[in-house]
Amino acid sequence: MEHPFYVMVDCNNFYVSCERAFNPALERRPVVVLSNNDGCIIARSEEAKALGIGMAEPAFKRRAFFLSNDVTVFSSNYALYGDMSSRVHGVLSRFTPEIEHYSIDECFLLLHTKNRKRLFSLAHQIRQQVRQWTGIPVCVGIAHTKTLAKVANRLAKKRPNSGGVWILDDPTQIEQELAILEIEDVWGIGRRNSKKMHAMGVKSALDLTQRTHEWIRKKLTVCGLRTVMELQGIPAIPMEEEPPTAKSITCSRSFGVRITNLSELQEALSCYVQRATEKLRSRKLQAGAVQVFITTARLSDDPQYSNIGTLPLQTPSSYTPELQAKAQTILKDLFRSGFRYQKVGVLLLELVPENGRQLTFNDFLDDSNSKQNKPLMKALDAINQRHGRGTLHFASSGTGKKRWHMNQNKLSKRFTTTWSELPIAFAR
DNA sequence: TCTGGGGTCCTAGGACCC
DNA sequence: TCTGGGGTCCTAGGACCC
Repeated sequence: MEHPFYVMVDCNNFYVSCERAFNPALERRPVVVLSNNDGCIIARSEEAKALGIGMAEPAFKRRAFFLSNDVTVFSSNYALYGDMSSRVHGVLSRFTPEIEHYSIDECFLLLHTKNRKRLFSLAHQIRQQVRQWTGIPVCVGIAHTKTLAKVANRLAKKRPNSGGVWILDDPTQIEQELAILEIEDVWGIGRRNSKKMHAMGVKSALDLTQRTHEWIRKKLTVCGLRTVMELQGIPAIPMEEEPPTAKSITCSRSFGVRITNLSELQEALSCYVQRATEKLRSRKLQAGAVQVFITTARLSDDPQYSNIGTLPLQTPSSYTPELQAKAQTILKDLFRSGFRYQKVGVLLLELVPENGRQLTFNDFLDDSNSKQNKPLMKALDAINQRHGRGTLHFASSGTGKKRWHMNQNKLSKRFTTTWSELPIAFAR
């Protein structure tokens, strides 16, 4: 029986392409997008790459370079990128119902055609339609496993003669390509394991496939074994069409400046708990436990301290004040004076669906889940959704100037998610 | 001065029980 | 006082991804 084809569709320089879609003057010019807090470089146009700007470089080291080379710089605008991502997904869904929204800029599709010519033509249609309907350029890589499809996508991007599409299904060609693929460029083999492999003489993807499964299993665990099987053409990583329900929700930010006093940490944490609980409710979930962490700046010469604490809830809840109280209790316990803190964060754990959860005896003792909390949170979320995040917030997140607030000095407009700014061409 | 944020999964080791 | 092995559950830490 024929194996189906895994099709990896990857948006080119996605964040840069999103910015360009609404500002065509940026075409053919060096453009970069910075991480949250304007910390480091996380997306580069081809022109920026050609100037030698590296991935994940700290932005501050390049400030002068940006100016002298006329590089356009953006703070990351996730409201825009997230919305563009779902538009791309929408276009791709028209080609097959078997689609996995793998990451903000990548989708896997499963196609069952055996006709190679037809496959090629479909791949080109995909590119053309996504470009035309969203403004985003993509490359398409096709193979019999997800991991090989990622390799194929890489070739579609790198080989000048690819036309943005690469099918990697011929065993001889697969072997040739794996022989020149550095092990650190294999999907699933990260920095640490690459180093480990190099030390043991495994340098290329092909080297890896020539070790026994037992050896791989022992050195790289079952995850590494799945990767190796996939490189050998045996599907081991299935499609996930339904996004699995979240197991945790995090909100954390690095501060704009270092923070030393508890009260400002409390404000920041309060803000993050509000965001995290909003996310929780929007996904119709409740949390069974709250975790808080704080940390000083890892890369500075300051005295270092970081710590983490967890508190369970009596019964799962999505009621902000209740989770807030737990989080603040943990923070007070973790806080030590005399340190310059860089970051605080909250994790909501043990998530369960808000409906369909078995009621327990505790539910009848616990008034935080009582009927009047739900409408309150619902009203809060509705107002913030309609009038913008943070319109209504808790006093505990502070009313004065927020020194801890992250830097975002180069933010573009939220073109697609603020109705007044929605360009006609993209209205549906 | 300034180096992201949000996720998932696996494993080893300790606690505990029988 | 001496003495065993196996199972489960939990957690911290490490690895990966984009």
